[in-house]
Amino acid sequence: MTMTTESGTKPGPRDRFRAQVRQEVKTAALRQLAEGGPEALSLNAIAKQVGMTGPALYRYFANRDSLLTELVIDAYGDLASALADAADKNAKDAVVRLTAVAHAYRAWALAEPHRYRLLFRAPLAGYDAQSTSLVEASQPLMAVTLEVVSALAKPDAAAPEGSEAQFQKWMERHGFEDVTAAVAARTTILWARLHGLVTLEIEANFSSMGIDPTHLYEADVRDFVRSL
Amino acid sequence: MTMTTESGTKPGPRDRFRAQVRQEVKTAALRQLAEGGPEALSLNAIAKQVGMTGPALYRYFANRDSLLTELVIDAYGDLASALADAADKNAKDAVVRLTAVAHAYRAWALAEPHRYRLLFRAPLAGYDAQSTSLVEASQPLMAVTLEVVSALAKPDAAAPEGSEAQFQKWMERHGFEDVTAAVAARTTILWARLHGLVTLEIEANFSSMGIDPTHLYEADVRDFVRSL
DNA sequence: TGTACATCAGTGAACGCGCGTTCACTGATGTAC
DNA sequence: TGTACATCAGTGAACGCGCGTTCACTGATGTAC
Repeated sequence: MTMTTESGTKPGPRDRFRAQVRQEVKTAALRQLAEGGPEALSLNAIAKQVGMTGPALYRYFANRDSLLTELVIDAYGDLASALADAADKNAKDAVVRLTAVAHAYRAWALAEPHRYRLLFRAPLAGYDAQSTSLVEASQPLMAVTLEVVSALAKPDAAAPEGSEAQFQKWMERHGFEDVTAAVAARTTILWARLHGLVTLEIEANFSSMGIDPTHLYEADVRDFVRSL
Repeated sequence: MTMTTESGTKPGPRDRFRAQVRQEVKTAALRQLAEGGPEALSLNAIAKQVGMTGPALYRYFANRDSLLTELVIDAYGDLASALADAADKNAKDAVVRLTAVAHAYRAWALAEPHRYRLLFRAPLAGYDAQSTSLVEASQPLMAVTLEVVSALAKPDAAAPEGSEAQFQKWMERHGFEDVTAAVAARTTILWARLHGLVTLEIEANFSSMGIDPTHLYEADVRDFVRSL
């Protein structure tokens, strides 16, 4: 069974075909995640949607978990570039930039709640926690958010007492040696705040209250900027 | 099939037995939720744990969803009283009170992450969204948090522009006519912030970063109080 | 206090279903001579 | 340009499993006389 394209070989027509089918399978998987419940990701159902039988998928993915992992990696990439786009389009003012990124974060999550869940929910069932490939995949996302907060943080700011070393190490481990622990801590707080609002919104808590949380996001981001 | 105790009849020995077994079933269900994955709640497995066969459970619960709903209702109650306890033990200073409640919130979620998920995750699979019994069950939880924030809010504070009416209505619908829209909005923000940190912590995001979020909670709650 | 009867907890077999995954196989497709 | 062969996509049957739920039933338990 040939799982990956041999390195060094030029991609032939068969490789192009493989790549295309792989993409179709992923698309079908996402569609199913979107429609079906939380983890209604069934290989047989995906296969049917693509017009194949279940076992045929094993030509393209080693197993269910591999497929899932790829979806997670893709989602990390997409979210990161959505945020990067928002940052680029608002390059002048740092506050405007941060606000734009925060709103892009929410917008992405609302547009693709199932993918957002895929990213930040716990390892579903017997899923390997933090493989190296997943850590790598989260790098660009971290880069954008850290950068946006960096631009606004006061140079004399400090991380919460007792956690400086932890944040320092975290940054070093991911190759962000130039980011201070204070910035890392504030970025984490921003992330947590956005994540809180986003998950409540995604899980339909606000709609059941009859509340449009848009104003809450705005107020919370304003608070955050003020607290820097 | 007699599902509920007839109203008006005094509870006989059989009723007491029923109540006890129902409790054992719930306990087994929680244990399974805690150990097993997210939604590994299997009726057959629960029955086995209690020492019965699967179909016997139908003497005590109409079906899987009813059991789940009861677990949710219980969880609402437990969380609410954990917060109320924290508030009572710190009755003097309003800031101390709010801080204590916030930490109790985190503590409860960490102690019982599976029950926390049960409360705030989306309706799992084909679950009836917001039944009236669930809305009722969330009442005490709202009461505690609203009260704690009320004590600290400045009388001239306003809700974010454009959402006053929504918060007002929300409060009225739940019988909190004396709570202002501003307090409701601030309480929601507090909730969202705590929820963000808690879910990240529960889903193991902080541990994978090598960070103890305790200091983040403290800093965030301090920020919140300052912003009132 | 003793007996007769209704209630009801729990069983075991069966229902239909879907799951991920393996295996031996067929038939089309690209490649090398 | 034409033929022979190796590659590989996809099939269909099967594996063993677990799920929620129904049904007819047995046997113990509480209750009424």
